[in-house]
Amino acid sequence: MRTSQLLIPTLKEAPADAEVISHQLMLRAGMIRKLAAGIYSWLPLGLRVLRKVEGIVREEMDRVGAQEVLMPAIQPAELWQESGRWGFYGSELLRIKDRHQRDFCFGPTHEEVITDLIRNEIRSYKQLPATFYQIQTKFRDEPRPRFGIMRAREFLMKDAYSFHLDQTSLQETYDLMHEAYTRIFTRLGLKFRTVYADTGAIGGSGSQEFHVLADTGEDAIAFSNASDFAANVELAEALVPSGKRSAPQQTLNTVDTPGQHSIEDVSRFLKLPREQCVKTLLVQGAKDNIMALVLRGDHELNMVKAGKLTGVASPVVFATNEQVRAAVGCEPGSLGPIGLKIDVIVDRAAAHLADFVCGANQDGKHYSGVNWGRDLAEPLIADIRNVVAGDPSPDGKGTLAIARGIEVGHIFQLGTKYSAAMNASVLDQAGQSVIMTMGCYGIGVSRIVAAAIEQNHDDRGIIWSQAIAPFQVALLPMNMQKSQRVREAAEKLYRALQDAGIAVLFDDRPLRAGVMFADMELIGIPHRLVLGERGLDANTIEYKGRRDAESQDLPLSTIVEFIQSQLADGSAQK
RNA sequence: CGGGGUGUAGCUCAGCUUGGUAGAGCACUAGCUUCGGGAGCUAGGGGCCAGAGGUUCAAAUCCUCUCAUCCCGACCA
Repeated sequence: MRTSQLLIPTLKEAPADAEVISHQLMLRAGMIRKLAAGIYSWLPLGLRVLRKVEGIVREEMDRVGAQEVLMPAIQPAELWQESGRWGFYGSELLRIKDRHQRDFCFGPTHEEVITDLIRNEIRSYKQLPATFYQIQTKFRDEPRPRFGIMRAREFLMKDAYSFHLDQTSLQETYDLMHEAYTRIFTRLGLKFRTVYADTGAIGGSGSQEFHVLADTGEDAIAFSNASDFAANVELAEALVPSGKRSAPQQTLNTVDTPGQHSIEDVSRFLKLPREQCVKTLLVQGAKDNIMALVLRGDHELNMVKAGKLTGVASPVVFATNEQVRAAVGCEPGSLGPIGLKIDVIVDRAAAHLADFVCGANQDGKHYSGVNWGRDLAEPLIADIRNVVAGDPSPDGKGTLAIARGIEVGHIFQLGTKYSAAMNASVLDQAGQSVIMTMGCYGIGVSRIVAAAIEQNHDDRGIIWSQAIAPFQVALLPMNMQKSQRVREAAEKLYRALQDAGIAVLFDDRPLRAGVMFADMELIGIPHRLVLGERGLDANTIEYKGRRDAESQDLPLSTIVEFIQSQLADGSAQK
């Protein structure tokens, strides 16, 4: 491809509303343009990358025997009412009406459609297991689209659905998909981790997420330094502290803490470490009541864990200041578990404390030297906090570290959630009707493009891995407009590279060298060839890999072979 | 949804406090010079100052409302 025939509207400066590096670089490299919040056009260069990602995903899906289909983006409300999600999914579901005022939605996911399709087409256990996938545009009316393509409302997703007679069969396909996903992200040249995850709105039982590791990731992942264990922080279990709780040493005291509200304030005021304080959070109970959750001062409430407790409203909703005053009689900054008339649930770590500090349920007062079982009853204990770095790994091996990740894939064992609601069944060997068991498997295809950039860039621009680069080689002729020799040599080399099947971008624009260099580095082409008078005199050409510090002069006669060997090298990051 | 910010040329931004002919750099067009790291000079083109009301002789500027958009929190590929 010639740059003169390709729209590459590069920018020197990033638009002010682009915050993260991948968003900035995709705009600057001329890959995408925004149409509305969370809705983007893909320009030629961006689309080439997107298609590369798609291609790898498609190959690996086909390889594990999944069959490609394409389902409608627009779906009738009836299916969603049947599954129960028309009401449940909320405003993230973009609802539309047709000319007859019938309700439709723009599909955010396709469990309903595929289940409807399969219940009509598959009748016998002999046709199972079967897996179907599509690569298709989804729309989720995100409460807060951000970071460009990373969290868009309209985005490209690969979604696959598998159907089984029983759980054993589902597990086999699930494992196969796990392997396929691992191959996909490996081939894409990404550093990633598989983590255990919450199932969220999709529902079902087991589920794992695939995260690309990047500091700008929106998710926190906990993983062991001594085993394969990795889990979303939402889900990672905080173990019961080892050893016995210390015996009380201090007596219960009331201390004046005027104006000290946060744990930060109180620990500084009393010159005590934060982990010697507890914080008490009031939340809505399951039935129109208020409950208290107690955590160690240095720990954070895990909303997912708390929401799963019986008695606590799900999702977790904090009590308002008015409700706190009504229930306890003081401001939220002075709450404590002693003497509360409401149900109290205490985190494992907080329950392990002795001689701790807590609010006295009076403004400006705290208790010190507090001990469970002496100053107040032994508590009801649960795991309700986020794990932190240094916690023991839940699998008993090593300690946890926390990293940030971008979720690019998610696999679920759905069980019969949709098939039962929509009565999708087959006849088994005995002629009995059996509800099919299902799995579903998603990959954020467009998000991968952004994630790859987050993980691979420098101050000059994007650094594509060979697997998804829009072009493998950039061919830059120096001063071609003036030099007949350079022009002829460049045209000849361009043809030779093309004949060798190499995706080459020939910069034939009448531009100064600096502009070409800057553009090609910005758009991240892995290999660069510079052809000039100087080199022609010596029969050499300059080569530089995108990550190389220095360029090298190579014999012109063998350059095609050299590039081929670089591409075959497999170290995709060259 | 709650909280905060921003809307002026394709992009980055000045101008607004103190109303009085709409600006700069980059990008774009033409010419000359330059030509291996985002060139220089000259001459151009391009704006309903987000929109709608108001105040005023006069509004980008002051007031009100609306819309868009971004950031921080509860959700997700």
